[in-house]
Amino acid sequence: MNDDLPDISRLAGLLADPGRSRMLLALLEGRMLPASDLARAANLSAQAASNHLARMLDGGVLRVENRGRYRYYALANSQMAHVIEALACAAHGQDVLRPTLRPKGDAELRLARTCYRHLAGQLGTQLCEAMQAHGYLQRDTGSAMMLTVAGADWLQQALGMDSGQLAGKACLDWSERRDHLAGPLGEAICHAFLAQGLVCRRPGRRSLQVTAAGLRLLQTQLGIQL
Amino acid sequence: MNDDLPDISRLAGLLADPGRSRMLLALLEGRMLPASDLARAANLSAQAASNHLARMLDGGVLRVENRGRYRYYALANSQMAHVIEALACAAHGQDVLRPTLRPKGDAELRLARTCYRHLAGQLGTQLCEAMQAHGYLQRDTGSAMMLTVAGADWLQQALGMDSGQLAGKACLDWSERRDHLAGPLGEAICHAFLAQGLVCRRPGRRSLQVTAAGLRLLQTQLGIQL
DNA sequence: TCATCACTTCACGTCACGCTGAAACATCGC
DNA sequence: GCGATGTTTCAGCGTGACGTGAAGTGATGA
Repeated sequence: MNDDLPDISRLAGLLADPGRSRMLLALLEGRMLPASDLARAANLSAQAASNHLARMLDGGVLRVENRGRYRYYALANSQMAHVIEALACAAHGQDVLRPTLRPKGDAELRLARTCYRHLAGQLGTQLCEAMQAHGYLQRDTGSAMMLTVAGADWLQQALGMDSGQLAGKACLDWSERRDHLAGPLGEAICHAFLAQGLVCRRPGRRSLQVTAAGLRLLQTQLGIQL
Repeated sequence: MNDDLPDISRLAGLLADPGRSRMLLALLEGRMLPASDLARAANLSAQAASNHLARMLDGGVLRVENRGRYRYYALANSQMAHVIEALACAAHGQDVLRPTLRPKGDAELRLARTCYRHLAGQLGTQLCEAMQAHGYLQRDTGSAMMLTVAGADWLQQALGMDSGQLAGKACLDWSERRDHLAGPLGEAICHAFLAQGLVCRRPGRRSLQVTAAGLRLLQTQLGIQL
């Protein structure tokens, strides 16, 4: 009938399985994972996982890269990451009304985490805003974020990065409800933060640990007090 | 097993039906609609619609208000609206890859629309940013937005609004990817825009028409060029 | 009080979906 | 080439969800 509506239900249906949602949450930080890892993360048999992955691939939720006998899966694009985050955010809000509560993991996650391979949480949003305030970054048309000459210098000096012609993109942060920096530039900065030991991964979690060196750099260079 | 993950799949499952998604999209602009209207909007029988509505109500997706023999349904909270918008956004992105394309309705929708009873689209985001730039509005902790004294004066003078103690909240705009103003204050401003004839509804659509008077006011008072 | 309207509940048939076991395919290390 | 490993495909089975028709609530209005 009235078919100019977006087909929400098809997409929602692709996510409406506990196993799938566990796999998707595992992929939310932006890494690519082989089918066997995803099956384990979701507590599924290899066949069942393969079936789910094939459907989500066909439905445009995932993309895949073949590497030898492994097949590495990832979220198809950042819009899918947004959907998952929005769902998690809404589902979580409901859980608060229910008996469940998880005080610690949540605070960690809000403070610093990776979202689709760039920095998110308070770390991500404050970094993005401080870089704009210092004139290192400026918003272009739409969601594009451009690095300024001063910004390129600063990245070189502070993080040892050769930022080249990397483009940035504003990405909505669901816990902070403001933009953080995504796109190739955001990914490069996230990579540099990890490489320089300013943050490190907590094994098995999406949250990041900001190291003492990281806190010091953020404080002295950008005036950020996490 | 590892059950500290948000239960995404349960929520997604509640949205994973074409009839339900049509009802939800009809509710996305924030109005409350009786079950019969929703049934008609979704091309469902009364029983089928009632069944769907009961499940979504139980699942925390919807809320309901009884008014005589009518039951008015609405989205339970703004997080649900975010989920629907994110899904629509992602599903739409896929449609672009597919043959479908809808050049006009989309531009309209991006320019100005209602999102959960407040102004969204370019109108919503630019208004929010201009009000901050003019010192009428300032971001408080988190997503809270406070009206300044100058802001209250301006609303009184320009829109004839008695803003009282209304609180604002930042709300993410999916088409613009930046914040617009929501909360009681956002709703009051939206109401005033409609009441003053600065925007008007397009029958049957979510998009809003900005009138000549609206364009003039935005230009002269806030320097916004839509 | 009674007919009507809006909505919900129940029982039932149908159908799609997910899991499993078995088997096939592809790639890697030896 | 051979076995081992990662992954997919297929047939079969059981479960769960949707839609329908019929009956039941509750409120409205004459």
